[in-house]
Amino acid sequence: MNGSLMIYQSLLDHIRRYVDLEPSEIEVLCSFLSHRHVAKKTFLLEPGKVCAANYFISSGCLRLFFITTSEQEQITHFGLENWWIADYGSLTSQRPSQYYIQAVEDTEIIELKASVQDELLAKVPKLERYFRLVLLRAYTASQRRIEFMNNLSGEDRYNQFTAMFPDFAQRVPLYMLASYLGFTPQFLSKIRAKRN
Amino acid sequence: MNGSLMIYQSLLDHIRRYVDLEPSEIEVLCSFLSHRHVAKKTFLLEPGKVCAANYFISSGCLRLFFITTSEQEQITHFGLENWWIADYGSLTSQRPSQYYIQAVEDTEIIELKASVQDELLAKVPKLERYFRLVLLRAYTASQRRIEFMNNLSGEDRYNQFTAMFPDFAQRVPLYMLASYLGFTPQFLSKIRAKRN
DNA sequence: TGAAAAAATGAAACTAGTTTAAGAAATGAT
DNA sequence: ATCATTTCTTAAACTAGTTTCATTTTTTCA
Repeated sequence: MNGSLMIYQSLLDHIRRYVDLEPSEIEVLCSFLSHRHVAKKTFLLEPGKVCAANYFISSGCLRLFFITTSEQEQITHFGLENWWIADYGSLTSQRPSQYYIQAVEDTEIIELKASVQDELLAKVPKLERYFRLVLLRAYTASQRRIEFMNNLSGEDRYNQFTAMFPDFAQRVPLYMLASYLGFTPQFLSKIRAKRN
Repeated sequence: MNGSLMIYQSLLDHIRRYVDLEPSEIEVLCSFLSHRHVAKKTFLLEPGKVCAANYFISSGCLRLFFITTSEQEQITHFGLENWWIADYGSLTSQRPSQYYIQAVEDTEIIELKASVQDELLAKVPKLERYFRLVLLRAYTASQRRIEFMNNLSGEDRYNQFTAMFPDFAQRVPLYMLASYLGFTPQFLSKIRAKRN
């Protein structure tokens, strides 16, 4: 709105795909947001803490993971450009999370703090629709993930995933991909050795 | 609204937990709904067909499942009282589904057809909020399910599930529980034999 | 630039869960 | 009541993926 380089542009563009906001509504919205650079390996959330905000990723990559009973990192979610990421269980209940959210690379985020989200939605009700549609998309993706995990063997998941997202598969360390795909790094090495 | 036994009461009660509707809004809403009795084993959706509606379950139980590459039924979701169920991927895109939705028992549903959902939301914008909150709950549950599946062994999943939902575990055939929990009925029998 | 840390590979022993196949028990329709 | 279908169990052989541990390669950063 003012000349400050529009640090929220990526989010405003994303919202415009779903709802049309008046300039005045955009102004209100921006007054509720804040922008943050998150250096690689920084944690936005750790177990025992309450998830403080819903994070919109302008650029970079975050991961959501927890430690399993067998003490392994289990990645449940990667957050990329134009996705919101949070532990919605903790965010909604304001109870302590079991999860980590960590930057995989240097990442730019726009945050909407839990404490003000309801106030924002009361002031700009059109955003109810926007967030409904965002959640619809997220829920659908989550269902697809459950299907993916149950439908294919580890080897097939790896092959299909790298075929579908070749650039992303390069972007994260292999052990993170293995975790996300639901097997060990050793098994991934085995698969790759077999392919050559 | 009129004296017709309030077939939509369960849904109206559910909505009232999240938003307050005026009598006039309730009237509009009800004009968009329809009620249906679904006999056990009836399919509401089959592969190749487009998911026609979002279904609210007043009573009974539905299951959402697909056939895996190894030709097994894989249940991804059970729908119980006061949950909405649909293949949101197909519902949103109006493209053919890969899924079945089938009644596990005689079930009463209230349906909101895909073709009129947008019109309803335009006329009763408060429902944007209601459906946002419903999706938030569904998405959170879906994330918990992914965590559950990745965190525990098959045996632990069975033990924890039956401890948490003893009545539900009785309500569905064991082979459905096995599928939902991500293993074979034979393995489930093995677990039970071990417990005795 | 070089030392330390992080990430990836390899191989052998192992195990959680599958597969196949057959029979037993329960449920449902007539 | 009875036959047919659906659901559940048992057992043995098998396999996809894990575990453990050692080695190599790559990245980080002072």
